[in-house]
Amino acid sequence: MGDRVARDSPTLEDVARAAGVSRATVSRVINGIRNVDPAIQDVVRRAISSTGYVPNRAARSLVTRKAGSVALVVSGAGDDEGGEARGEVLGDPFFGRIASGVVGYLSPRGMHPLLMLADSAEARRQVVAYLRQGHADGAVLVSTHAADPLPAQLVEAGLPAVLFARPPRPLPVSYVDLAHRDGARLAADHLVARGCRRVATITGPLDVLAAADRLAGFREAMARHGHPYVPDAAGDFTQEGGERAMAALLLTEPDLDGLFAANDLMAQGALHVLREHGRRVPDDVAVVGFDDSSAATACRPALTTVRQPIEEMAAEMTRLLLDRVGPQPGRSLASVIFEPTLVVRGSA
Amino acid sequence: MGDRVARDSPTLEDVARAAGVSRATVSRVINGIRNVDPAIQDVVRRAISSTGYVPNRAARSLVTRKAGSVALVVSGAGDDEGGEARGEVLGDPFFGRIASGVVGYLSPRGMHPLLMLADSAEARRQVVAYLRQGHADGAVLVSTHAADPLPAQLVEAGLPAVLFARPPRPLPVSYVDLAHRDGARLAADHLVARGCRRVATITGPLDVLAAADRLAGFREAMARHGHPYVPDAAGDFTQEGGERAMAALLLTEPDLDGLFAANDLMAQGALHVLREHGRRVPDDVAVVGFDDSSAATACRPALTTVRQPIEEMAAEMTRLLLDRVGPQPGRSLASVIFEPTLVVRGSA
DNA sequence: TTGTATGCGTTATCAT
DNA sequence: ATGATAACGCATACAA
Repeated sequence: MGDRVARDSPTLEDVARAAGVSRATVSRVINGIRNVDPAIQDVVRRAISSTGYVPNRAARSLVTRKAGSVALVVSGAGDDEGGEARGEVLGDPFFGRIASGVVGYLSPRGMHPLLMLADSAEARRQVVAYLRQGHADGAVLVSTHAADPLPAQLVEAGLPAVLFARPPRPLPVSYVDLAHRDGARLAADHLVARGCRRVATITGPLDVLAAADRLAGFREAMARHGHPYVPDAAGDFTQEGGERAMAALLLTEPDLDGLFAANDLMAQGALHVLREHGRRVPDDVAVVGFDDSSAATACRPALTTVRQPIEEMAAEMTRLLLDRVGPQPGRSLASVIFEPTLVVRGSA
Repeated sequence: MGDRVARDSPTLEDVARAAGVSRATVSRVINGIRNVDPAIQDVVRRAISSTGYVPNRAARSLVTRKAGSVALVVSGAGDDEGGEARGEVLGDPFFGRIASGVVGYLSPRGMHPLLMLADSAEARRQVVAYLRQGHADGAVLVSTHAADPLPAQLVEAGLPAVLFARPPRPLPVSYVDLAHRDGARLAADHLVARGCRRVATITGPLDVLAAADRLAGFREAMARHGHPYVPDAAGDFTQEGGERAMAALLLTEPDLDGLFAANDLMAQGALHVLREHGRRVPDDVAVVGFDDSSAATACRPALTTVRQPIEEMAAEMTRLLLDRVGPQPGRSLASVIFEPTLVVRGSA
């Protein structure tokens, strides 16, 4: 036993021996438990750095029954497609901002998210199984489509989860969301204040709550401004969808002078079509988008848009999740609604 | 002992009892070890599903000494900045494609990457420590800036890693890369074949190998076509950088009729400036980008560009990594170079 | 082919 | 305040 060969990685035992104390004491120092003699703490700390010790995650979480990490789950489209669609889901500028917010909150706390994509029934099964194996203590979930069964599946499996956006059907989970109606009102107010008289809107897929709320909020605000009728065309939150919708709108409302697109991607598409049709933006038609995504600044003119503070929302999601799975697991649910702001650029 | 209270999660022992066999046998069935009676396999499998058993990751990796997961590390800018810069790193369309490729390879194998951002000296320390704790068996690393110390740090720590792009200084690691010079040649050939006579280029930051190679390759090919002189302006791979470079080029080469931008973002910026200056694309000036990123299709006209198969490259990185850390860990290093292709759209 | 027994590195419960 | 010691759930060497 004495001639122990050099192991790849030092263990608690090694540190204890080097410090001349017991494993238990070293463990206490590492976990910041008080009731430990300051002098001994020092000796232990020195031994730790001299041995180059790092705790073994597996051993630790075997006994604590906690993984000490969380998952970032992106729940994509239906359950039929393959790689192409995946590229689109993660390629969405929206995803980068979510990831950024989550990482931004976790990183200073020495944690890192597990990235999972649930874009098919099979993938969803896998995600649930993976989490149940204890790879992560909970999940931050962002669904890109309505009627995603995953939130309910996670809840049913007893896995702590926090959603981005209120679930279509009530569910005992925490979530963060945006005051979409207020955001749409901001857009309406701005267009009206600018002097627009014939305003139309391009909507998102109306089965998505956010899209429906943005439309409702826009309608409400326009009505208050004395514009009870607001022509609309349905888009699908993509640039191509925005182009199609804009083309349709130009046919039925050739003299429109203001447009509210339910997201920036569609606004960008609309910009292209307007230009092709010889309409100047913002002089002939003022355009307001939604999200303040990277597309907003990539456009010419840059988009005036309703800013959704995605990074902060994602950080808050993470905070809520850690509240549920942390040292003192709270069982409370919470929903936090963020207020949008208007970012004025060149398009309106 | 008989009155064991119902635990939250069934263990191997529970399954063994239900199946009337020993833990070892159940373990064998789960891990697909042969030498197990088919009839018994069946009984065990039934017991597994009836108990709802899922293996405990911590216990398993404690004994196997493998995490069974890998990290996707994005190594961002210097070591000074905070959240803003992080948003930019992960918000880059490039990142989404990398993530997509990694997830695409891992997901069918029941694995999911740990997402880590190393954008400061402190963050890099953390990343290394985290990996050393055994949270992941290795890392797929994409550095966005030259002279990133992380690759060397990982190697030194004995952590298996695969890089995106050849490291500036030789390092015993595997990597995937693109034949940048060939890509630039594709662009040159296309512009010349199109009839361009006065061609300029916007380069990336030349301390980045890829940027230098693209410039060198472009110069070489143009020289072969009888154009020994190619004016250039330095960009920084951002849209704004592209705008500045284009403006500068327009000053010194007002009659240029062809442009090669070292990436799509800069090409997009160039497009805007060209339009502002009344130049029509592609009629007056033909523009070729590089990457085939989402920006390429968002532009009007859409960009003709050199496609970099990022998703496949990322998948290959992951494959190489799994080769090193899998069941039979190979110790071999490898580098795989991908060939770019030209995607012709409206801009040239 | 199957079962028994041991150890992986920690934390936590006891004594002391 | 510190030190023994018992789990935690699994894989595997060895015995049968």
